[in-house]
Amino acid sequence: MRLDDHAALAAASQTKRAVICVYILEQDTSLRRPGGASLWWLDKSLKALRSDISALGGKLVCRRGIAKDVIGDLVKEIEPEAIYWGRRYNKAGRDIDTEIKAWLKDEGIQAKSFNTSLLSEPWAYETVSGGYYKVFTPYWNVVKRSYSPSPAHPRPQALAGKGIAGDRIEDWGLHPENPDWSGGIENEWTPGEAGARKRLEDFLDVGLRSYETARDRPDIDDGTSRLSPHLQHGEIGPAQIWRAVRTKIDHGFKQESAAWKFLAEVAWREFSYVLLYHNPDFGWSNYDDKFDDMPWKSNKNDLRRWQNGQTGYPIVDAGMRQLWHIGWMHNRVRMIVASLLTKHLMIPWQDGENWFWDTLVDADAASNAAGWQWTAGSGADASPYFRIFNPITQGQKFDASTAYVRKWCPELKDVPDKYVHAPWQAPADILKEAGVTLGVTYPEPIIEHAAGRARALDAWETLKKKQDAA
DNA sequence: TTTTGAGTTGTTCGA
DNA sequence: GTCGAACAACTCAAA
Repeated sequence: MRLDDHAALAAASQTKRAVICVYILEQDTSLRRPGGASLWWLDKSLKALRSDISALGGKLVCRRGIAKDVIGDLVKEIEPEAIYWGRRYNKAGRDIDTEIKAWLKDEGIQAKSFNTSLLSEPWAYETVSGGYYKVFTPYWNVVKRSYSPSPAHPRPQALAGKGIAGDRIEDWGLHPENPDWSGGIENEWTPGEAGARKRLEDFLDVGLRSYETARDRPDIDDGTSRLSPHLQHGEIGPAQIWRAVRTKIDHGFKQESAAWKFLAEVAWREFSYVLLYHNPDFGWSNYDDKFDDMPWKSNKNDLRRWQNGQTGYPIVDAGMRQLWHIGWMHNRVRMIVASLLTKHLMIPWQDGENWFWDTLVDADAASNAAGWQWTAGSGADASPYFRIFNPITQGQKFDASTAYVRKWCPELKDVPDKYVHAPWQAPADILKEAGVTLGVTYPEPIIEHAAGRARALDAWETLKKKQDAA
């Protein structure tokens, strides 16, 4: 979804032939259907790209269907010399692309795929003993030491395609209707390459210097880059981020460790792709199969309360409502809400992953699954199972100003700071004065923290005993 | 091949 | 209020 630093597009342009840009909305049932929030973003991103391509004299040709059929039609209509595209790394997508590449070659058409979305291919780094990295820190040490981006791929100067038929993006129904729930998302984001570039520039100017500590603070606006949806949709590539940050470091940026910390977070995204690439079922199966026997509870009512931001834990409810309203949740809060779902409520991480998939504008199969598996304890290099977030102290520590909870849980806005992360601990007269009636205007906690923690630890203990015996 | 040290993001308890 | 240790054992990475 960009024209700058796009390996496939730049390579096509360098052939000096007419270059036609095609976007295929795939309908193959082997592919996971993008969630509603992602489709909302895609709609805006496509329109921005369409306009950027028009400005270069070309046309974004949009087609819908089975990719091989669509490409087959285009081959007949256009008789291209070559077809270039950006690579993907999920199993279903790779299988489709492999088949198409083989078919095109049989037809005598050049077919080339390029890395357009990662710093390095997921197979690029091997441990000394062979095999992929399963622990982040040594992986990061290698990336930090050896990765160096190629020079930026030049933006094409002219594009073609004006005469080629294509669908109108408006006819694809990507934007929600009846109801249109996207108002809150619309106000928050600017999809498209220009929006991505501006977000990066603003972050480098303002947020980066305090990133090391502010990144954990959902109550601080722009403590994080908020680049995730732009990255996910390819409006900016990680190599562009890397170059921009490295340039700052090389020019003597004072908060160098903050800059490296930010690049390490970009590398986490890469690491997720390493895990996904080498484990095709990483998105739905426990990486650590010990967890297969966990006595998960599939309580629909608890799941619904969590989804709706009605758990009675203000930091959790604030996060879930932020997600619902703007299609995004702060990273720190993602961990807190995930911990409550998988540990206190013992609901399978896949249920949480599915909800995030549908509601996040940055929903990414690799990062989303890696995050959920990390929290649940089932992932590679995961949080140990006994590490159970305390939603009260996490709120007090990371939403220290209480601004985050007050923003997203307005029914608590008059509760004093001291109690706003645990309103049930407030004396009755204070609650009354704040206009809060627990169980009516705001829920009682869905489960008592200590009891939920003890139950989760006990389930883990029992599971281990059973497996040791077996 | 063997050994050694280490491992994103926490919590609780007791001194 | 502060601080260090325990919480589990295991897998991974590299010397």
